[in-house]
Amino acid sequence: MDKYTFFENVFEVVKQIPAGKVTSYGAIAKYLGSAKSSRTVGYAMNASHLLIEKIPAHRVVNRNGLLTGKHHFGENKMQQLLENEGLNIINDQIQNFENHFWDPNRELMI
DNA sequence: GAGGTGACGACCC
DNA sequence: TGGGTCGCCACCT
Repeated sequence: MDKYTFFENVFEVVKQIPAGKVTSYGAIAKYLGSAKSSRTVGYAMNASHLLIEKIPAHRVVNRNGLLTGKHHFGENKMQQLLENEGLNIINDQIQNFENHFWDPNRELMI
């Protein structure tokens, strides 16, 4: 039953990220109880765009606020989407990252 | 069934 | 300070 894998759990969290906010792979992993599983979170994002559901994978970046996944999402597509949500990106890096950071551990607190 | 890989992160020299 | 290594979970060969 409720055999929600780490993988699927990631999607549930990512889908809850409000527009104009971003989070990190590690934050999601930590929220799910496996802080060291950030790699798996990234892998989930890779598969997310294959899903029917809309997963705002562009709102998930690494801990530096760097758009490391842009190559998979679309070179300028990812940055375009983020800028469209009011974020300022320079050199593939989100400016004021902390100010736009959405921490599931703090916002969801389940 | 076993080994290698990956949109990361933390630790160790 | 910076480069190298391990860990974690799921997928592919």
